[in-house]
Amino acid sequence: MEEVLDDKTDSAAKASGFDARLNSVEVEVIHLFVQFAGSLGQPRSVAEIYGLLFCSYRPLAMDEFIERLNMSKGSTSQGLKYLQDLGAIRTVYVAADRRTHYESVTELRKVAGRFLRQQILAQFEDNDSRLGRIAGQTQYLSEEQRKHILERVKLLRRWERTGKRILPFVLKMLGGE
Amino acid sequence: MEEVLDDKTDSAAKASGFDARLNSVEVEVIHLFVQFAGSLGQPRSVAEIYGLLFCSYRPLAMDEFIERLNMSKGSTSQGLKYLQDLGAIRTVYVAADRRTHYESVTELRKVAGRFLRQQILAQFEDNDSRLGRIAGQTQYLSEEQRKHILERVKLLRRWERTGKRILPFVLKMLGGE
DNA sequence: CATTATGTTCATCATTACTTGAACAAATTA
DNA sequence: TAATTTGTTCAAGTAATGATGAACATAATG
Repeated sequence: MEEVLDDKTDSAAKASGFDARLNSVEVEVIHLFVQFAGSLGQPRSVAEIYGLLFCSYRPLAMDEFIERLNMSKGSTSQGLKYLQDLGAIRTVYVAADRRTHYESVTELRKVAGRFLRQQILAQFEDNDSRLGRIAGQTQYLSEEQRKHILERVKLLRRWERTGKRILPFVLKMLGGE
Repeated sequence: MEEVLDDKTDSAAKASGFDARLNSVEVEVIHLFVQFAGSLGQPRSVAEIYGLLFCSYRPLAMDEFIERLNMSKGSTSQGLKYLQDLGAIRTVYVAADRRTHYESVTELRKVAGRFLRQQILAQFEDNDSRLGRIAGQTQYLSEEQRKHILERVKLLRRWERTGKRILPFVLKMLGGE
């Protein structure tokens, strides 16, 4: 259960947002995930958790995230749950330790695929009913507006269909990983 | 330059977030865009602007967004700029009116394509240099960690390559619109 | 040139979203 | 059963982000 000691000293730690419980490589990798997550609108803490786990050569338990990322219990618990629901991490059994241990899921298809489905496809579902409702309300519009809006609704439906057609292709291309 | 009067009364307006300068169809469509934008981490005001323009059967000038969306001059100006940079709206000439008029770009490929490039590809560029740096720093790690991290770096590179390979496919499938 | 119309910038404010930590629950150990 | 370990939940605080509007710039008009 002993950990190889990281090389860096404690100094200049907080300055960079992490303390020295992370070595410089981990800091870099985590930063990479944090940045990427940001561009997808995902919270920093979640990216930090995934990043650290991604670097780790062995499964980690909640305490370790709390300590090494200097993160609250609450955020850590929620972040782990979120990532597990997303399918980006999974639990593993570790003998003689009753804490739940996690490892990162590294099959791109699993992670990215689920993410796409959740983010994009979920929207489409919602749109369907909404578009029906919209088309139904055009009766109150001037003829000019009405024709235009019905065109637009058709267009949105077309976009949606295109999106749905693309998704399986993307999944297949993510697949061989 | 006269506008067909919208049907709804002024009441119960602010409650729904918009006032009655928008008819119920516009409200629905805008809401659809706002929601979708949200899931992509784009600001509400930008989605409102695009949504309104998407509904409009004629080009709109900045004043009209300000009035009808009840939005500040600043947000409107910035939102229009943002959307134009993204390629989601374009300016059009309107005779005898020196205000800049906008119309929405509705070719899915143009809008989604640029967005993907900006959001995703931009990240990849950044990662390249970062991954090089990371690999260089593994010398300070234990052998065990080092081997693992180098594996991970390889994996990230593979993900990146996969992403880059997928993008043109997606663009092509968005294309026929 | 003064005035008006159009549009941009940016410091400040407001809102949203994230994070925290205390309280709680459940399971385990002594 | 009491004490400890492990983990969750959620109200409240904080930080990040978005929105505002006044001041400014630029160009057109009379």
